[in-house]
Amino acid sequence: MCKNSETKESQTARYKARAKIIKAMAHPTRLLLVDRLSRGESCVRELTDLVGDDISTVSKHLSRLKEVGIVEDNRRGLQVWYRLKVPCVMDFFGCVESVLESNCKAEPLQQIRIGRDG
Amino acid sequence: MCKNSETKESQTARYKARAKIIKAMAHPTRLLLVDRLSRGESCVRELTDLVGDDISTVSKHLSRLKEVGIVEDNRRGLQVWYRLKVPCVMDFFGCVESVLESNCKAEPLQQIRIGRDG
DNA sequence: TAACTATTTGGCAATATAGCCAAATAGGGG
DNA sequence: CCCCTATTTGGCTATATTGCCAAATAGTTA
Repeated sequence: MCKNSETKESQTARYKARAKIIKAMAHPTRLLLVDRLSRGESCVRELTDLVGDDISTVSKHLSRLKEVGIVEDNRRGLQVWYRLKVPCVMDFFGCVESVLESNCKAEPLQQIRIGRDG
Repeated sequence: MCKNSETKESQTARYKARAKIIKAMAHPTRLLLVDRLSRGESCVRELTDLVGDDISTVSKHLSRLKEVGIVEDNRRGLQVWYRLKVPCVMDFFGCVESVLESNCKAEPLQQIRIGRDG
């Protein structure tokens, strides 16, 4: 009703803030991490084994997810445990799958066209 | 039940494909475009006016959204009309808002801590 | 076909991201 | 305190993304 009091700048800032959160999800490794954490807490060593990258790389991915508020951490002794703070990010998966499905229906035709032209 | 027949490679490929779609959403301008298109078809000129960037920039954002199957285009005369192909991407907004809300509750305390330490 | 409008593409410089290694930090136990 | 394990941070290079301008393409109309 009265949301039009928004300036151009605040609109830009709002879309930037939103994009930052989505950007944090926009990486295969971070998606895998979020997927794993949706099934319960895990520590960095365990997540590193799952991902297969260097532990420093995994740690940086986790801190990026933490920075935007998707996960939170909690040190217990030597280990740092991560957990999903905002589980609704899992909803992304459902929609992403339906985009992929919708693409599967369409792409075979494109494949043929590309094949003939190239 | 029998989804464990997935290899490491196919798992990686699957997360990459998912990340590519999310990545297409992970930009303030593209979020704005998707938001606008969720309210109905629009042409490049109109979207360019909305965004305020160069038309070539907007066109590239649109083609990236199209490439991953989020929007589709349709030329009618001189103009190309874009529309949202998979409306469920709008669900991203709801979750993103709840991440932002959850951050608003937590960050004031962090601000104080940072203020004292720095 | 030439002129015109709408959009896309190529090319480029600036900036951001990824992932590794090495070094630093955090906590536990002799 | 020193040593050990777990994690984070700094620094680096390679790669990707962004957004502008200029040029190319698509379609309309005279």
